[in-house]
Amino acid sequence: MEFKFIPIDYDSFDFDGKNYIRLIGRTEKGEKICVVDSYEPNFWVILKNQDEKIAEKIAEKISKINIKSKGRESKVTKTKIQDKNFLGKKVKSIQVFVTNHKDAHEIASEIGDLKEIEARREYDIPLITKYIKEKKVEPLKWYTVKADNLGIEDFGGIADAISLDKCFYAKSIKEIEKDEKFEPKILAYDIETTDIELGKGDILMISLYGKNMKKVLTWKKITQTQEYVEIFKNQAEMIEKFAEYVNSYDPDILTGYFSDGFDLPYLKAASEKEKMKLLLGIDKKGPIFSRGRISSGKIAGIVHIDLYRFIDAVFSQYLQSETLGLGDVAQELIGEGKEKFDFDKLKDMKESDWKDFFSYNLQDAKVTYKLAEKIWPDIYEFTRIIKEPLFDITRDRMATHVENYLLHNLDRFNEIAEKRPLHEEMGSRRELGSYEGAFVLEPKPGLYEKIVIFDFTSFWPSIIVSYNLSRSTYREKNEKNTLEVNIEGSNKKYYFSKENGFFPEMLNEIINLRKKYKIEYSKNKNPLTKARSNAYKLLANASYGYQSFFGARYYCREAGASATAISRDFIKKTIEQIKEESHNVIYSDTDSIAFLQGKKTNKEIINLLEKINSNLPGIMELDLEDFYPRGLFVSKRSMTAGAKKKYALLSESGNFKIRGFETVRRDWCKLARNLQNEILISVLKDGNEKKALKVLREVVEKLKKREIKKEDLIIRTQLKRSIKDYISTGPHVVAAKKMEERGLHINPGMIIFYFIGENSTKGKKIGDKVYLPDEKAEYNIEYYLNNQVLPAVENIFEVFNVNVKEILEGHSQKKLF
DNA sequence: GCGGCGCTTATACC
DNA sequence: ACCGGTATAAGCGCCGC
Repeated sequence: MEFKFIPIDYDSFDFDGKNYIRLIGRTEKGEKICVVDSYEPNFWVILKNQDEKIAEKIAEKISKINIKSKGRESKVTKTKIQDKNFLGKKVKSIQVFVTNHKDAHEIASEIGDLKEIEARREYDIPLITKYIKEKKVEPLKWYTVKADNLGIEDFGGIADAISLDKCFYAKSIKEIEKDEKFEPKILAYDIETTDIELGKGDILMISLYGKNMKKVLTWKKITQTQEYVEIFKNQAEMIEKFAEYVNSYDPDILTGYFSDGFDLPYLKAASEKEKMKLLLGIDKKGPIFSRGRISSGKIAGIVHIDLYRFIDAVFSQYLQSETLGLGDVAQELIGEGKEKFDFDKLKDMKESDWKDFFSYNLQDAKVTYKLAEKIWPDIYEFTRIIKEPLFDITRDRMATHVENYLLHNLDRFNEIAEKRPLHEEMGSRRELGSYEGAFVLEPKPGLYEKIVIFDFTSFWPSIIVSYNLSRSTYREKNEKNTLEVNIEGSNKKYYFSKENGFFPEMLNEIINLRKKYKIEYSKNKNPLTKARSNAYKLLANASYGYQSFFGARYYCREAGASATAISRDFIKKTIEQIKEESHNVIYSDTDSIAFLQGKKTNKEIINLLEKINSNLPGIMELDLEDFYPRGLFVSKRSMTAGAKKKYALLSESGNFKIRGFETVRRDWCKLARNLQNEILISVLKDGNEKKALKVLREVVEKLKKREIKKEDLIIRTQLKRSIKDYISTGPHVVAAKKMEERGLHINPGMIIFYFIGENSTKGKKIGDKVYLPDEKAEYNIEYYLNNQVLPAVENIFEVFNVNVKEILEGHSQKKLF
């Protein structure tokens, strides 16, 4: 039988001690099917020298290995001597095939550290990754599959154990040249409970949202309610029906928001409490939770996606939202938020309150669904580019994405994969501490006119590519054909081979693909072309950090330290070149330089740019970021030195670019943020402080008359750890403690809301004046004036030689008397 | 009791 | 613990006087 097939989900099973891969996906007709594929697990033994005879001898020895473990007999099935590359060297290697991947590590250990052996590798790559890497059956790509039907007894009855109508055993799987698109069937869900703590309370309702699916399931007996509400006898029946609805809807993706951490484990815990089985998935076995820092809930045949995980790990870089909660993120991406519901009502619910609650619950599932649709192009592109299963793509962090991209592209370089560092190795890498990073030029405070900003395109990736910086090109000492990188001021020197390494080469490809797809996007603007271009951009940007990350297979601290040393050299030299053209360079941070245009024309500026570019090596490239008619730089608090990473610019198109100021910091109250924003805009527009000063005066007056809304005085600070772990009890920790005393559930990551009120009895600590938003207390005028409003605007006015404190005191004293 | 200062903590920039 | 370093700044908490 032959059909078109797109793999969506991957898992594996053993039969007769051997590994098989189970692919779940759709046919061109839209049927969800299962395809079982064989795989020959293997790993590599890398030899110290090229002698074929020795290789044969070792291979012979290895092929006799036979071990028994966990009731399984595992042996070497065959060996293959091959010429491969490993970390920049040509090596004679033996590919060792074994019966079961799970025993690869043990067999590798059994081979041991023979004197002829350099290294043993790839036994630590997960089975599914190895399978995709070697058989090239990649997720979300269309294939022509030739296969036999699986009978109910084949492979110990795996076809029988799942609810899919069609199961096959693959004879061949061939990629289809013309890749057709794929639109997944998505179902979103959300639950509401009586208690936030896992399993402590009951699930009151479950909402489901998808195409032709709009339901709220509950067991609350409400006489008259919305048509989408279905009422069940009890919690158990509600949960049972939920699983039934999900299974029969047959989605490719079941998605929730923070559902790995809440909805799915809660459903499982509630089922256990009800002594029932949660029959989710094609095997009706319910979710399986992986161990790890954050556990992930996997459902057979349905890809469970916690959108929060993907947004947190990958997508948040595009977002402006102050929190990554569903409300903020949905508002930003789809222009629709959560409904309001007062959870205090839960103690005493009227019928109409229940109706509101149902509606709230459904809305959450609805925005989750819309969010999933919105982000799908990015998930899809990431999956196809990185080539890992959808389930993992939506949970892995950037370092893992970079690493998986490398792993899946190594074959093109005939390269054997490096091993993953062990726990101790990671520990010693971390002990090395940090190395010197980028250069930041201190600005002179002032209001400047006609500013030009140049910046290097893809600075870190282009340095790594241009100088061939990587683990496999790193050399201990100065050999011939090596590049020497001096770490200035430390008399350290690092050496890198000039012969192209696979890492820089792959990175170069990524940069070129990014360029290509950026152009394609500009020609054909749609979410998919945009997502593709963005995915390559993110990959390129994360690759510098990857090499310095202690958990990386291709960790190379020397490459990281060299990249930053080269970056400092570049930016300083470029600053000098710009100065030579008699420009006043006012600021620089890492890869960008701001300078005054002076009397030069735009054309002359472009000429300067071209001149600098003509001398840049490799793929290094300086770009014109923009022209800015005005820009403001301020001093550090209570110091004359200029503040780095803090400035406000007015672009020619009339947009304001504000960086680092309290305006953009979420841990300042809105009063201070909005006022500062207004003052910055006013100063940049007018070129003087006159109007801004008036604005300040008005706000101060209002503040003193207690006319400011409490909402504008609320301070939001994230709780980064659990309360007991704090050495220093800051205001937000005091607020968190107060919340805990009220019986609220506090967990790390939460944003704590509080304000500072009057309190004459206690000490002078700010923490003694902390109140929760709903507490009745007068706001502390002195605090908001001296610790919020004035600090936010002082150094802006200082640029104009205006001391706001003196002015305001004079002003208020007149009023007082 | 008070000022100084180092440390802890959160957040931003690139 | 799940990409890096550079930087600002508030507020606590300890020390010495």
